[in-house]
Amino acid sequence: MNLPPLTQRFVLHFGEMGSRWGINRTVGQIYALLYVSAEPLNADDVGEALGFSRSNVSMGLKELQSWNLVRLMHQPGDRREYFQAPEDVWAIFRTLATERRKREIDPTLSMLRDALMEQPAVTEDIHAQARMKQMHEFIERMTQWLDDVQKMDSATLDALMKMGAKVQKLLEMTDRVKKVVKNVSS
Amino acid sequence: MNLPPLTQRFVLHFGEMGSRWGINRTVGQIYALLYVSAEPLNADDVGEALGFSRSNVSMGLKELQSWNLVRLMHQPGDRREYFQAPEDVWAIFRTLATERRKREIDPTLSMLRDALMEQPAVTEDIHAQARMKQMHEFIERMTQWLDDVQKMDSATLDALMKMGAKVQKLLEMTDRVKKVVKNVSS
DNA sequence: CTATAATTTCAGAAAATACTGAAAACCCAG
DNA sequence: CTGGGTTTTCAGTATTTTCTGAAATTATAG
Repeated sequence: MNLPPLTQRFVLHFGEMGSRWGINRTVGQIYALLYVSAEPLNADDVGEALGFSRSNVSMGLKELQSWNLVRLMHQPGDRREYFQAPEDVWAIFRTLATERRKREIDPTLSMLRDALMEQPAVTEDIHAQARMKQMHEFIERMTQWLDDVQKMDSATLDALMKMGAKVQKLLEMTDRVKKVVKNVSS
Repeated sequence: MNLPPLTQRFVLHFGEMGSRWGINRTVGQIYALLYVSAEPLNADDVGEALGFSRSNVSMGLKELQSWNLVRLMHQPGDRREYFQAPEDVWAIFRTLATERRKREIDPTLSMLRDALMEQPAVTEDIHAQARMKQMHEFIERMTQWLDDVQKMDSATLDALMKMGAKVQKLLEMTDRVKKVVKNVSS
């Protein structure tokens, strides 16, 4: 690996963190490299920059594509495939949220739904099912909210973020507002 | 493993999902079992119920404790340690958010902070640093927001969730509200 | 169609992770 | 203290995951 110092630190860090994020070192490093690169890179570029075998790079890129985290493109007059990571961090976040949900939440939701349809036969299962119901309701609410949020545009989300805790006060205000709004024909 | 049917399904599912969630099968199953159990369980109960060696259970429980996902307690007149999973799903979510952030986000934040203090030496690193800045700002904003949200109580959070997309309309209203509120000495 | 460039697949090697049993350490009642 | 019940540690083994090189497949320029 022969990268400029800042890039190298970033790439190595993503490699290390990969395991905690549920991806492997290779995939983490490849993504990091694409993220900081000014230009799209082809598989050979990546392999050479990171010291991975060509086949390993191929698999890593395939996984990143399955996560929708990289875009595939072509340079005129060059048969090789070039990859780049989208720039907009909000968009990246949305993608991650969508994909992680698909892989880490939805299967559980569906298992819970099934389990809640059953008639528990023994005492332990009655309690277990009640617990599953609590979990199911929580996840449903959470994902429904995420759906709503995903539909907002980046500007609105930015505004929401910036408000942070103030939203609470806004909420407390809501009741008053409703009454008030009536009185001022807007 | 000899568990009632619903419990078993839940436990096996959490075992399978474990790998996607960054924990191993054992830990996933142990947590699932504790989550659905009406009574606290000791390590032998767990090992017998799931068919794991005593030492494996010990390690799994230790990991769950390090995640703050289980509570340790004692039964009067019994020297063994009993474990249970907290019931409140919101509390569980908060714990998960806190711990995952500590492990998956904070190290990255600190690496980015360091990298942003450096003076890039080559062209590639200038661009790389700019990209890191974008990522850093995004994560900072995100975590700051999470901090704010974590401070709210469950009721407020519930309200926020239920509102979902309507928050956007509320935001659009805000400007008008500010003017209005002045006019009605509340 | 052919030749060659580019990518993917896949079997097996290498590395990392999970799991076990045995031994050590810990803890508390007597 | 001491002894037995309980938990933890750890070295070795089993399992899973990652990674590679070679071969197969795919794509395209000529």
